[in-house]
Amino acid sequence: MDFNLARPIYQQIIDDFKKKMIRGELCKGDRIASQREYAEKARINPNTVQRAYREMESMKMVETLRGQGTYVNISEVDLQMLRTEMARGLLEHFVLEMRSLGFDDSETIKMLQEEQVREREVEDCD
Amino acid sequence: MDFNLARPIYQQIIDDFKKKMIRGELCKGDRIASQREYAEKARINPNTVQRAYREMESMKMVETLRGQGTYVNISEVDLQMLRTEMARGLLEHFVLEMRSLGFDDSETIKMLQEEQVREREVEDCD
Amino acid sequence: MDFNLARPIYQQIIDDFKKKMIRGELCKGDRIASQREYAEKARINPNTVQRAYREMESMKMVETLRGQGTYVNISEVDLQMLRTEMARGLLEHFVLEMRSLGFDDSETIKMLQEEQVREREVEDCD
Amino acid sequence: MDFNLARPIYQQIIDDFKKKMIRGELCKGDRIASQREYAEKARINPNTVQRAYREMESMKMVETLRGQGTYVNISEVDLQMLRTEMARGLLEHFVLEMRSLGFDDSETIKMLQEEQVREREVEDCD
DNA sequence: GTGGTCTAGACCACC
DNA sequence: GTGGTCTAGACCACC
Repeated sequence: MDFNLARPIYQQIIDDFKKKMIRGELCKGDRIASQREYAEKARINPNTVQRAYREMESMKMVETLRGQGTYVNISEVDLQMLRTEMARGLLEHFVLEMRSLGFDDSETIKMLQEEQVREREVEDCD
Repeated sequence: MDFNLARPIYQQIIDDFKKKMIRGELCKGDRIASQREYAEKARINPNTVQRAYREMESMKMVETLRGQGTYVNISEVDLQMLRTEMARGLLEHFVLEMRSLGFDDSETIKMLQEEQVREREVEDCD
Repeated sequence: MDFNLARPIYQQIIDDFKKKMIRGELCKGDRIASQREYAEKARINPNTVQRAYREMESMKMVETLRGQGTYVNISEVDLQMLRTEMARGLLEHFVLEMRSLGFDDSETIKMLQEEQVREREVEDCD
Repeated sequence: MDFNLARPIYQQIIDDFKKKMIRGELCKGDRIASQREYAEKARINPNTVQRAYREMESMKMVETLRGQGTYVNISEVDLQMLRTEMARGLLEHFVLEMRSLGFDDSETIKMLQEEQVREREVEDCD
């Protein structure tokens, strides 16, 4: 993983886990890396990882069992909320960026439809 | 400016100028910051800035006059190409991310339309 | 190789490769020296070699495969353009130098013909 | 002046004076820079300049008057010989380079004639 | 002041 | 091993 300097690293760690949960790469009950493992792999300070894990715990995304490890523990409802929240972020960013390039909203819609077709064709080739 | 660790800094500098040119914040003939000025402001090494400026020169985005400075020098045609190219990047990223969150293409279109309305209301408030 | 102080070293490196390609000493697909090898042999800084290689990449003279090396990758058309461009440089330099020595153009032609004969005889001796 | 690393600097100094004499930029009786002046301007070791001047003296290109300076002192005959010698160098280099680019001698002649015409047109524009 | 070249050396990613 | 990025700093040429 690479970290963006613009946002606190612990938040980026949380985002990373959110994405993995939403995509189904991490499911309820899965054990995630220990704080020490994560810190070593990502070459960041263990304290930073600890803060991320603690916040995820308080957000009910994970559950930490003393001496055993940290496990995904998110409810189906919260997962759906996460998904919606991340989509909103994407949508907002996309709308504002396209406008700042000078495309009006209906143009953007049309271009999006074309892109979706294009990406489907790319997939079909694989 | 903050720089993302995931992409080379010199490319992020170039992207920054591309955006400013597309948005009309920088026009043909405008003088941009000297390499040293930019480097000091952004707290990066002058060599990194120079690499960005040099690549922009070879892309015909700017013209560099030794001992004088660096000036925006992009043709209207190239500006349009830049705009299209940046839009394609945004579109592709957006389509793939929404799919990875599990939204199908028609859902995405609908959500986009709703977001555009929402963003318009935000604007109206300002 | 020895480098001339009058021209940047990285340009002289590029010129050297241009000549080798035109003369057929380097063909499409050939691997050229790694940046470190070249730098050690020529006793120059690897960064200087890299700049030359990078520019050759952007001129489509070579293709660079990260972790593998750099390979000649020039089209037949571009090779012909290179050849013409280098010939023009030689011709221009030669014409201007002869004039600055006070030879008029027809004298120069006559002397050239004589020189060609002389060089042919030298060759025949070898 | 810039010096080429491939040849001894003192020889390059001599070549420089030869050219200036042939072109008439330096005439019999003209005073040339003192050794110290030359060394400072060119940022080279005074000993190197001294060697060049000594050799020019022995070639009868200049005359040194103790306590007064060094003066051009070349005979008309020697000037002509110099001129011929430099032309031969140019011719040889040109013939060999064009051949190494794969042009045969008659092609070279034709291209030279075209270049002479082109350079005349450039001159006329000025 | 401006940009241009080069070195030395660190650290990274890919193979 | 390969190439890629970045810093620090020297020195140059042009204005």
